Amino acid sequence: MEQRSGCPINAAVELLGDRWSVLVLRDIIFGDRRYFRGLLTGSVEGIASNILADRLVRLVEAGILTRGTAARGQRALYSLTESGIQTLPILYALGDWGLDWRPGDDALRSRQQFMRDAGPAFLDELMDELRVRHLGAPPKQRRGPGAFERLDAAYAAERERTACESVTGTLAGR
Amino acid sequence: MEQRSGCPINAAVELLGDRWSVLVLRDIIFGDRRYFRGLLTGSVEGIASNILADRLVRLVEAGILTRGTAARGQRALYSLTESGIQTLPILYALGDWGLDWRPGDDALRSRQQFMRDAGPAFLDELMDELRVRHLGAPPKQRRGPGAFERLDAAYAAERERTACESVTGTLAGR
DNA sequence: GGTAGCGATTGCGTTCCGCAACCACTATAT
DNA sequence: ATATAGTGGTTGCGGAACGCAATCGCTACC
Repeated sequence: MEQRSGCPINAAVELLGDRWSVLVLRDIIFGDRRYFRGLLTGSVEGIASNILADRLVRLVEAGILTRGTAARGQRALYSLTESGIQTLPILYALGDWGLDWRPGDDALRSRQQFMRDAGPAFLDELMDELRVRHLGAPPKQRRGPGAFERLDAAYAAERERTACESVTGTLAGR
Repeated sequence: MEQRSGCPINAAVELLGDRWSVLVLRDIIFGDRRYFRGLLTGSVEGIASNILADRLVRLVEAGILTRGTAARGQRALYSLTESGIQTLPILYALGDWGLDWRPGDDALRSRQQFMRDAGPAFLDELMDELRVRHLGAPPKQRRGPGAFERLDAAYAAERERTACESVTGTLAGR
């Protein structure tokens, strides 16, 4: 990749400035999808397989991901590097903006809302857990459920709630 | 623009996920370039005029910018809306990541370094000044130079320093 | 030896990018 | 009046990237 300028913002845009790279990272980080198939079939936006393959190669080349050694026909585990883990604030900033200024699905928005309410320290907590998952760091001692556990619980609860509402709405609409 | 999903991150990516939109915002915000010509000729990365025109239209349509009423042949002033001002944390997050994980020019990196050192409250200060510049908000009373003034001074000082070094380096290299 | 799952790859049409030239208009100077 | 510089774009075109569907070569399982 030829660099267009030495600006740090441009440097990030050159790598992540397309319609899919960030979404792939999102699914790896928040969805814990670490295999090609999971990323492909679990994609809400419906990424094509060649695009996914291309982005994974580029992210590995950029040092954001590592690919577990796997021969053809075997599952290859993708892991975040430290630089990949530190893209989390970028994802957060994008989602935070989208939450305020773009329409969207309530259930999906609840995850972003939960992070916002939890405050900036929560991001560090998430990144610590990613280091455990992806880099084999020793888990930190804590009481209660982990950060991702709480985040997923909030998302599941909201999905439950909206599902109920959709039913009652259907009933009321009769 | 058709929405691929209701995810807030995706919503932001749909608008800003290309190779130029973020850089245009960067030049408007940090470079205070508010006219077509300034954005075109001042672009470090060398944006083409048709791409710039297209991105300005899209950003205006998305409600991130407003275009001052100007007939053909007259200067049209572009202003940030509140939603445009609030993209600043996204730019910051991108630059912060680029500063750590990508090579770059020292002078351009110094601006990002300054913001990082100044802490998160500095971002709010910058956004307040943008509201004065772009939305006509009343300037806040403060002592000393403004946030952008300090930021530009840091950038100028670093450019001066590296220019000196380049001269001494040239002399030493003879 | 058939089936399912794995990570891709190929072909092909569409869209986007990037470059250069050009346009219509205004303002200013001569 | 005419020339010149400056304004925000527009057009044409070749090449690159994107996006979709189908397919591939491989492994594991039974």
